[in-house]
Amino acid sequence: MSAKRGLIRSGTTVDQMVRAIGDRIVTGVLRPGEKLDEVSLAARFEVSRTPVREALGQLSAMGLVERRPNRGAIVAVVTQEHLTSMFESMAELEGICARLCAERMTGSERRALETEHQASARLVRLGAEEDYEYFNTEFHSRLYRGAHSTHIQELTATTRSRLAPFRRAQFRLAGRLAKSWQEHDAIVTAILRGDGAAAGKAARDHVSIVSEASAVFAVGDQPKAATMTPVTSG
Amino acid sequence: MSAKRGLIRSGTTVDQMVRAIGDRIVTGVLRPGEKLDEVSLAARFEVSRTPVREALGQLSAMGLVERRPNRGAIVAVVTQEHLTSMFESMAELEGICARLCAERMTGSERRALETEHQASARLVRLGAEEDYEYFNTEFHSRLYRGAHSTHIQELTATTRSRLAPFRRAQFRLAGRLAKSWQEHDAIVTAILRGDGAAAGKAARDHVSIVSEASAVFAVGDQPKAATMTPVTSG
DNA sequence: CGAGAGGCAATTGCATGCACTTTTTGCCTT
DNA sequence: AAGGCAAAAAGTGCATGCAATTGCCTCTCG
Repeated sequence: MSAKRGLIRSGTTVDQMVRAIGDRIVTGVLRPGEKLDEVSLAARFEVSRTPVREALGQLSAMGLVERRPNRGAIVAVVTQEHLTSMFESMAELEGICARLCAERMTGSERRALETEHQASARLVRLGAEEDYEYFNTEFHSRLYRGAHSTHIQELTATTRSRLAPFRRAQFRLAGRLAKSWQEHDAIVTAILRGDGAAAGKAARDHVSIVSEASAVFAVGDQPKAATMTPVTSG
Repeated sequence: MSAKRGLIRSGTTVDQMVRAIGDRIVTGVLRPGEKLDEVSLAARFEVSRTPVREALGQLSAMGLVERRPNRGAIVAVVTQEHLTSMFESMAELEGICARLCAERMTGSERRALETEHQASARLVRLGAEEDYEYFNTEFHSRLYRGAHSTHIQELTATTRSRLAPFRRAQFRLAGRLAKSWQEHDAIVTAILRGDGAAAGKAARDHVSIVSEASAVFAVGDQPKAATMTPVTSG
């Protein structure tokens, strides 16, 4: 019976469900406001309702889903105000990370940051949005790690994942790719010369601009869409 | 059956369990590293294991408990490094809140802040630690609310609750009461004159000092038993 | 024709039971 | 006597079943 869920990854069934459902929320497969029916989810993942319920509870604790007692769970729908607040927090958190990076990054971390950053310049010239998005994520992850503060890293990561559904298509905006790189450049430069204040400000500004870019896609009233793709996973 | 759990408050059983267990962790009744046996907890609260399990899952998602697959749950035990990181984050978060307060607090919020702050001065003169602790909590809550940013409020509140078990007895330290008030005073003054930078710095410093004061009680290796406590309280 | 009450279907909430994993204890071997 | 192995005991993980709440539909009365 251990072969049964070779489909999904390791860990307990509940963990798998948390990841599976959480991924689908973060990646936008499940959209804000969409109803999360326990029996459907259980059937879809071929488990009983119990682990599904536990997973929904944990996701609720993480803020990704909203649970109304006796009335089921839905993908968390954030108000425009809360969304703004999350971007604001993100800007502050990234600012802190950047400042701490400037103060604390080791030599090899600094070198790796600059190397990767310079490498990504090529993708901008090519207009390779998909690939740049990967580098972008990696760039920000480096910033979080470079702060050498596990808890700030946690806060930043969770906030970032909660924002993920709303920042998706940002690079499709005209010129956003090049602008993003320039903003990264300002952050890297400040970090490399150890200027914490400047790095912090550059990072805050960077997120603020992303925030504005994403505001275009801000929602609150997504179509309920019965899309609900077939899981696959693996 | 609704009378059955009149002991605890309303909401679903799971919610009650989350609050009940969470409270016991935050208030130090359950100590870091302590084993959380599902059947014992279920018996203790007169519910079945199911809601207990769900509650433990949610508390795990909140970071208050740690779950080892197939090996039970324990109250989250933080390393010295992580503890430092949390205090650091707390300092930064409070700094942000204070800065935003200076920029955004409404007139009535400012007045209320100052009034309450001045009122608490009396408690310092009396050396009323218990009562001052209440005002202290209220003071910080005002700072979080005054930032007018729901998400920063969330981050701050959860971080604060995770730190609670480690900051308990701070006011018992000689002179800490008066020092705390003076630090609050610096924050209030800066906020009232709208100096965001100064307010942020004052708040950061305040938490940093609390951090040092709490470091006395910091542990990473609590004995499993009920020894080791300057913490008393409860 | 509209509004309210009652009942029915659907869904959530919790308890119980069984399977599997880990840990402990006791016996056997060296 | 000490170490290791095995079997049992304890405890977690998940499935299933029943009770209770919600939402909807219908039927009735104004």
